[in-house]
Amino acid sequence: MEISPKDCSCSNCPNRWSNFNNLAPAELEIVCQNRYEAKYKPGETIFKTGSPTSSAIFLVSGLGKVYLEGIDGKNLIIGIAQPSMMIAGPGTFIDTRHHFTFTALTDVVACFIDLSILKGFIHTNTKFAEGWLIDISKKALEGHYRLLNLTQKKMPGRLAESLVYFSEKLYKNSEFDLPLSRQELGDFTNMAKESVIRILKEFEDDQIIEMQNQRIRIVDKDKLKLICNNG
Amino acid sequence: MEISPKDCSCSNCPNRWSNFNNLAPAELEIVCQNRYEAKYKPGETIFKTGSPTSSAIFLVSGLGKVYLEGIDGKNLIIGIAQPSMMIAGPGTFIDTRHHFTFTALTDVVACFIDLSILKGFIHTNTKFAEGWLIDISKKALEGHYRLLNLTQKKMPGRLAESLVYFSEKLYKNSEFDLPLSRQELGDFTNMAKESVIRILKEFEDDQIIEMQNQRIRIVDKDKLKLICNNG
DNA sequence: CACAATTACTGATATATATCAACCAAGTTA
DNA sequence: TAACTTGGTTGATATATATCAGTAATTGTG
Repeated sequence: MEISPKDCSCSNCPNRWSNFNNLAPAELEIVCQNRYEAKYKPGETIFKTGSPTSSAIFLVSGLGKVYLEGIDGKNLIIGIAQPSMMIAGPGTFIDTRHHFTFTALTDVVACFIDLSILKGFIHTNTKFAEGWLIDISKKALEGHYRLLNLTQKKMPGRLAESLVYFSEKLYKNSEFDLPLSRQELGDFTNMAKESVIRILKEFEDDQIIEMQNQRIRIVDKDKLKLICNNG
Repeated sequence: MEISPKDCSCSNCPNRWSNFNNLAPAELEIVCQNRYEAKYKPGETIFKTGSPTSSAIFLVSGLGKVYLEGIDGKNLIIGIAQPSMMIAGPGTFIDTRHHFTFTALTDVVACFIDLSILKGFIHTNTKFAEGWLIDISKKALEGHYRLLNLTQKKMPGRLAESLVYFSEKLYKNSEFDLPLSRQELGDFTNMAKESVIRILKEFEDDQIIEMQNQRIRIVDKDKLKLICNNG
C-alpha cells in the first residue's frame, strides 16, 4: 500500500471528476500538486467506516465496493466505485469521519486528493461548489431508486436489476465478468448467497443468461428487464 | 390552497432554516420579499413527484410526509417534515423536477421561497453554499441509516425505531399522538398495515407501550431500545 | 343524530426467503 | 502429494411476513 507522488497531470487525465472541469487551470494545478497515488490488490481496504476523512479518493483504474457494515457482520453494498467518480462520503461536511467502508474489488490504482484543498475551492469557485452539490444530489437520487428496489422488489427483480446495472452501466457489454462473489452479490441485493445462486440458476434455466463461474452473458435482455419491473 | 404574501419577517422567524443564518441581512431581506405562504389541510398534496421544482418549501407549522411512490401504488415514506427543515429534493440541482411527493399530515402552513433566488446565493455567498452542502449531507447520512434499518432489521425492530424517532426526535416526549395512520406507519417501516397493528399490540401486551387510538405512551423505553438493536 | 365511509383490528392461510447441514471443486499451503 | 481452505452448490426445513376475508370501531357529513 505504498503512497507516492507521481508526475502525470490532472489536466490531461481522462478519468478526472467532471466537477474538475469547473476549476481554472491554476486551481487544477494545485490539485495536481497535492495528489498521491496508492495501489491496492483485490480485497484490500482503502478506508474504513469511522476513520477520519482526510482525502477524497478517485480511482485511476479498477473497481471498488462501497458498503455499510451492518448488523451481525452483514454488509450492505451501496455502490460500485469506478474511475471518474469521487468517493467521499457525507461525513466530509459533517464530522470528517467516513460513514462507509471502501475496498478494492480488482487491482486498483487510487488517487488521493486532500479534502481541505477541495473544500477550500468551495469558497473561491462557486461553479465548483455547485458542481459538488450536483454530484451529491445525483448520489441521493440513486439512493432513492435503490431504496425502492431493495424494499419493494422481490429477489428475482433485485438480482435482475443488478445484472442490468453491470451490463449497461458498468461494462456497457452484454457479456462480462461479475466483479462480485455470490456472497457480495447478496450483500448488494440484500439476499442470502444461497438465494443468489438459486435465482441465477433459474435465469440460466430460463435461458435469460448464460453463466460460467464469474462470466455472465445476457441472452434475453427483454425478459431480464421484464423481471426488473414486476419483480 | 390560497397563496398570499404576508408581512411577517424572516429575520425574526423562530423556525427558519439554519442555513439562513449564513445570509447577510440584505440577502435575508430578499428572501423575505420573495416569500409566499399557503395553508393545507391533512392529506392535501403540497407537491407531487415529477412536477417542476420552482420553490423550496419550509413548514411554518404542522407536519408533512415525504414519500416515494413505488410499485403497485405502494408508498415508501422517507421522512417526516417539520418546521425548520428545508424541503427541496435532489432534483433541484439535476432536472428541476421533484423526485418525491410531499403531503400534509396535519394542518400545515408552508412557506414557499423561489429556488432561483436560493440557488443564486450559492454564487454570491460561499458560506451559504457550504451550508447547503451540509444540509444535503445530513440527509444522505440519515438515508444510510434508514437503508440499513429497512433492509437488516425485522419488523419489531423497524417499528420500535419509528416509535423512538417520534418520541425523541419529533415530539421530545414519551407520550404523543401518532402523526401517521397504521397504513402510513407501514409505509414508513416497509410493512403491511396488519403487521403494524399486530406488533403494536405485542408491544402493548408486553407493557412496553400504552396505546389508545393514535395516542401512544412509551412505558418501557429501555426495552423498546433493546428491540431497536437486536430486531 | 343517523348514515356512509374510512380506518382499525383479527384469524386463517399462503409465500418469499433465510437458515442449516451437507457436499464439491479449485486453488493454496504444509 | 495430502491436508486445508475458500467459494460455490444443493436440498430440507424453519420463519418472517404478506395476503385475504372478514368484523368492529371511529370519524366525517348531510
